[in-house]
Amino acid sequence: MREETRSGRRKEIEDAACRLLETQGYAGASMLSVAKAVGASNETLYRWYGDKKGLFRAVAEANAETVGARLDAALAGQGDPIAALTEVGEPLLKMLTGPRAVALNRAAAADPTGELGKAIAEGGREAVLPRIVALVAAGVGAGRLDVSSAEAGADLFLRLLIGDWQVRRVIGAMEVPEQAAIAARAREAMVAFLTLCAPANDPLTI
Amino acid sequence: MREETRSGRRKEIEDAACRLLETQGYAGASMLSVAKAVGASNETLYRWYGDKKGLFRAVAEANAETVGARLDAALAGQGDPIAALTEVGEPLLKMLTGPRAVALNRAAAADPTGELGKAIAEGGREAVLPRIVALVAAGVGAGRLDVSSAEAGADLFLRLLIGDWQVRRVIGAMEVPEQAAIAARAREAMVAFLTLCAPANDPLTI
DNA sequence: AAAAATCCGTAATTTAGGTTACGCTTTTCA
DNA sequence: TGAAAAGCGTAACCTAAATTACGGATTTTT
Repeated sequence: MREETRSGRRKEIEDAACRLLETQGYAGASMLSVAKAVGASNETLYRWYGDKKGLFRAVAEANAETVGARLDAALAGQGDPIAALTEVGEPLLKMLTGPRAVALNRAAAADPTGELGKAIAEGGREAVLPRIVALVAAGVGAGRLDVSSAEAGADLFLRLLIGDWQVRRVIGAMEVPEQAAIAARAREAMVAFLTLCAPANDPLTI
Repeated sequence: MREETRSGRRKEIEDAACRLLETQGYAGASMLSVAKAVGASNETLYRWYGDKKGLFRAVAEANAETVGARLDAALAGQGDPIAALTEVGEPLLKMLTGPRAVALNRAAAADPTGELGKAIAEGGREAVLPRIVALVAAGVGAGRLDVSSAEAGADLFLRLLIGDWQVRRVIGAMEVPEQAAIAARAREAMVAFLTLCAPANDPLTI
């Protein structure tokens, strides 16, 4: 199989695996069900991915690239860091509480070895945080934000934005939030963030 | 078996189940391993709890009572709501990121029916939030806090305190935080909370 | 005290899925 | 073009655990 055919085939397989993960959970997404979903054989899946965990690690890694790309798209054309932060909250929150992210996090929670957790963390916090840190740093550089470090500022932004929505989604204690709720949360988080971090405030050690 | 003997026996079983949950995860905590751990038989466990999920639902419910009791103990003797809020952050964060809470949340994440999630939510947010809401309401009543609602204020407090620590613990992307880190986080969250919610500030719609 | 109910220890039943194997077909490579 | 490699469809192998069953022992009830 040529590399580009194989690459497309791999994407088909990984997409099917992800869909099954969302609908059946990790335990229910058997290798055989993935194989049948794309007209592949078990042997091919094992040859290409090694084992079940290998397949879902690949799914997580592909997702990490997608998250990064989507964030970059949301930030494209935003020269002003504060405007960019204001803009990015809603799509970010929507991604993190959406079915795919939740399914991946549930798989990580169900994996006692911790391997999936590491792969999934790359598509979660590790894909998100550096971009937010960069925006906060740019805001500091422009005199628009006053924080003890860009990292601490970014962390605060994410806490205000996400809170416990993600964990409640993962444990099944919360349904998919509506778009209006996501938008309201993003707005409110940004207001709180600026109240805490804009220079006009008392110097607050954040 | 008399009721008090049975009640004690049940506690033994549930404690053993919880320990196995912490060390082996939900999939690894088989009914047979629980039975062996307390010298009971499978038949007794099935008779008393119906099925595996029933056993772990009972574990979650027992834990819910424990969380509430521990919070009340941490709040005992605190007449001043702001002092109480200041005092409760650290023990709360320690509980929520500790091995038991994490193990229970992981079990919930692994359960596709959502039943464990519901039971566990009772010991999590649903045990915690009303107590924080009451404290915030008392702070408002004493003119010490200015928020749009006690619920919104309590929610903000928890976001600042917990952030994504819980979900990162659940997916295996974070180790148990050290006591010093927990204490620092609780302090910083309280400072941010008061900055946002103390009446001296601009009226902020939180 | 005797009967009934329950518990223990063990094994049997059932099911499911991870993984490997195999014959045939298709694709790739020399 | 022919040989080798890889992929498909299917089945076999293996393991583990959820659940039920059973005989004997213990506890509870009458």
